[in-house]
Amino acid sequence: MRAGFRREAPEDRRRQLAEAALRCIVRHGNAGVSARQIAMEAGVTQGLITHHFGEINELVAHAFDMMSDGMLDTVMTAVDSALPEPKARLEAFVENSFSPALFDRDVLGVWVVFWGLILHSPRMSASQKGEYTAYVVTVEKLITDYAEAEGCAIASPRLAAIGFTALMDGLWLAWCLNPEAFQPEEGIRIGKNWIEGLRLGAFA
Amino acid sequence: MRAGFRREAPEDRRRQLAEAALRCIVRHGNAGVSARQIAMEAGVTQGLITHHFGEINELVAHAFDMMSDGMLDTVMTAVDSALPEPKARLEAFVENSFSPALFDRDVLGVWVVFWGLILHSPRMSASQKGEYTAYVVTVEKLITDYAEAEGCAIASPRLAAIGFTALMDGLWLAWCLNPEAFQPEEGIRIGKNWIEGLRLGAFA
DNA sequence: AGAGAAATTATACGATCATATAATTTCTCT
DNA sequence: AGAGAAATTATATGATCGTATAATTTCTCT
Repeated sequence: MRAGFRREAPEDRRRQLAEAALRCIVRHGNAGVSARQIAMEAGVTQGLITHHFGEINELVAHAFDMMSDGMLDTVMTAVDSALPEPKARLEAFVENSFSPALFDRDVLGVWVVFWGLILHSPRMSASQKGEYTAYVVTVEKLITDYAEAEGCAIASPRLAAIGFTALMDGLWLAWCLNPEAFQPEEGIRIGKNWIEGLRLGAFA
Repeated sequence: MRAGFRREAPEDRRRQLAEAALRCIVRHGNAGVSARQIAMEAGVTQGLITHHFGEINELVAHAFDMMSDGMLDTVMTAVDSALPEPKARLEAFVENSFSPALFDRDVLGVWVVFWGLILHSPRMSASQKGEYTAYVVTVEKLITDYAEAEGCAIASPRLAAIGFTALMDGLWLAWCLNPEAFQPEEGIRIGKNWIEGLRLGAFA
């Protein structure tokens, strides 16, 4: 006897499959990017991936977009619930970037897989360009608001935002690869020191 | 008729295989980590990998150690051929980190594969800990020399070195993933702005 | 109720994977 | 020169890979 199955709306199924893919990637890294494994994790058969995504790379790209949007939302929701002063918002950004929800080896593990794909897949690269731009623009706004409130000059807010983003990503990477390297609180301290450099005019 | 083969010293063969592995990883990313592909690239048969390394992960770890040492050597050789003043040395470090030899998509592609393995393999993680520590210690020396020469206070040279390293790695990552994001010269500018923040007392 | 569309399963195919084992070749040493 | 050790090849095995195709089930709509 054949087992029955539930029929679901395409958007729901696509989300379920993407979430299953993320769990597989967390568990096995690059080796987790496998149509068979993902389908089993989602409790469906492999054919469903072909049906909804065509090729598996499209499924992974969808998971990337979902996760990318989710992470920026998470940190910005926290920023928006902080005090409205620009300094408080910028510091909330730092503190939340180092919160356990994001400063997490499993999360980085997923991103490392994405990075590898971005370098070799035009489809993934296209997604990344959009996500990165959105991220930097958001950071730039936080920085210019802060600079205006503190009355400090910034020659290129864009470069400051790129640098600050790079610092946060680099700390995330370094800590996840080797959590013994420094404490999360030390990461927050480094981020705030960077802000202090900005205030002192390092980017003027 | 069987093709003849040359017999080589184990160290030579191990190096050849590691170099072939790096070329395969550059070409195909994670998919390049394959005993068959690497053996073919090196012009030998797969059995040789088993013979010299046992399992393929050990070969990749060997390639990681080789490349890691080589990159630090490359940049420090350039630093040592700069003017002896601490400021010139630190700036030479920045400028050389953004030179085409290191600021390169192919190079990052190899590292992304390594990062993925570090997160899932104790063997690779052990190598990474050592390489990272060596890197940060080197950077810390450059920074403390600079701080002494400029007469600026640094509360924790270790944290400053971790932050500076993270900034450079983050810029490397961001640019390689999306070379349109900023120009290499802009990366140098960001690095030097960080140094200026240090001088102004952001880390005091 | 029942027909048609779409979601889902079932199955098959050829390629590639890592690794083990045994046969063979090369080189060194005496 | 020739024997032995080690490097290397040759070959086999079973697992997993992505994807295509056809059969089947579910659900909606009239």
